[in-house]
Amino acid sequence: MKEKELRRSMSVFPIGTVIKLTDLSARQIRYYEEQDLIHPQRSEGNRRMYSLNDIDVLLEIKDYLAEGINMAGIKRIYELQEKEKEEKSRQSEKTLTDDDVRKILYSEFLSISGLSPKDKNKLMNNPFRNQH
DNA sequence: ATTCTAACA
DNA sequence: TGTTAGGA
Repeated sequence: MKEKELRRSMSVFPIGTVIKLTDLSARQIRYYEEQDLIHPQRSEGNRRMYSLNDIDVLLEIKDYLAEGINMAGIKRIYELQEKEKEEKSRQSEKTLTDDDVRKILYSEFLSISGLSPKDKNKLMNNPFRNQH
């Protein structure tokens, strides 16, 4: 399910297409970029190229606007989301760290027991059985 | 034909 | 936010 995110983040739409898809004006779309709500890439000719993710955000902004939320409020919403992502990123790192610790303990266990990885199934009480 | 930046009768 | 000028 990683391929999907990659496609959604590919910048392939010129602003004209985004205008038709979102019904927002070019002025508005560029302004929201200025507010760091979207980050379209630039083509060779300095033209903005938008991704599906950018379009999703623009549509969300359009909804917030319809609900009477101003730019300051919308910016806060996305600032909070970024802070939440940062925390999840840290948790992800800690999970990977725990996994690394397990691998280290495993290799140390093999080293101390004097066995090669191929001999692991010969052990009756190997705490690392079925984990690799 | 489209999009870009900058500026404002 | 709209609109327009002048360039790419």
